[in-house]
Amino acid sequence: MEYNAKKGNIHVFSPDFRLSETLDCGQAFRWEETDKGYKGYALDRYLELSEKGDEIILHNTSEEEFLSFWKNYFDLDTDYTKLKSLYSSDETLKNACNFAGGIRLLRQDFWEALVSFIISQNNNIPRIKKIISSLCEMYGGFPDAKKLCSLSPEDLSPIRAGFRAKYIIDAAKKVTEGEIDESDVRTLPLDQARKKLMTIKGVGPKVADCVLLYGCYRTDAFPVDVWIKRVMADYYPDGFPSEFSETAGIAQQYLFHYIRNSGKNS
DNA sequence: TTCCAGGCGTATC
DNA sequence: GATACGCATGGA
Repeated sequence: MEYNAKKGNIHVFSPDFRLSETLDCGQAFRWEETDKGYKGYALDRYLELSEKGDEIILHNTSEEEFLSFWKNYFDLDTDYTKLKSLYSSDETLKNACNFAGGIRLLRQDFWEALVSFIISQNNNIPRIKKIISSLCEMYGGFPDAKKLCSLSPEDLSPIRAGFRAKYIIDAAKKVTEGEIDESDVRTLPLDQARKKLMTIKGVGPKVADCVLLYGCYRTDAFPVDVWIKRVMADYYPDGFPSEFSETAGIAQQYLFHYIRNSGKNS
C-alpha cells in the first residue's frame, strides 16, 4: 500500500479504491456524499475524504491515526488487484469486478455492524441510513450496548425503527450481559459463531453472516439476501464455486453491487 | 391504493 | 425441514 502524508492530509494511491463504490454499496450506512467527496463515521471517529484519479485523500487526520486506525478500516493491506485477478476466472465475477472495481471490504466495528444489520432487515438502504442517523443523533454518537440494554422498545420510538426496536434491545442485553462475546464470535468456527449470533432475537442467517463479514472481517461468510438469491438463481444454480470460499464474502460484495446497479444506464 | 425494501419469528404441516 | 404469513415504516 502506497501513501504519503502532507499538510494534515493522507494521500493513498490505489487503483482498487473508489469512494462511492466502497462507501455507498450497502455495507456501511454512516457515510454520505458531499460536494467534495464523502464524510462520515466509523463508530465515533469522523473523517472526510475526496479523490482525484487513483488517489484517495483522507482529510483532517494524522499519520498516526491513519496507521493505527484508517489503514485497517479501509483494508489497505489487502491486495485487491490480486483478489480480482483470482475472481476473473469466473465469468460473472469478472463482469462484476469490471463493473465496480473500486469496492473494498470495510473492517467495521462489531457492535455497530450488529445493530446496523438488525435494522437492515426488510428495509431499504435510504431508510436504514435514516434510522441509524436518528439513533446517533439521539445519543450524541453511536450508543454502546450498555446505553441501550435497559430500554423498552417505546424508548426507541423516535428513531422509527418499527418492529426492529425490540431486536436492538435484545442484542444490547446479550452483549452487555456477556451472553454474546465478541471474541467468541471472532474465533469460533463459522457455523458455531453464526448459531451464537442467531440466539439474538431478530438475528437470522442473513444478519448473522453480515455481522461476521462486516463486523468481524470473516471473509468466508456469505450473506444471502434477496439480491444474492437472484445472482445464485441466474448464475450459480449449482452453488457458489468452492475455489472462492475463503473470500466468498468479498466476492459477494462485488456481485451485490453488480446485480443491483448494472443495467441502470443501458 | 398497493407494493416493496440487504429478513425474521411464529404457526402449521 | 419446508412453507405461509404478519410485521413498522415510508417512498414509489
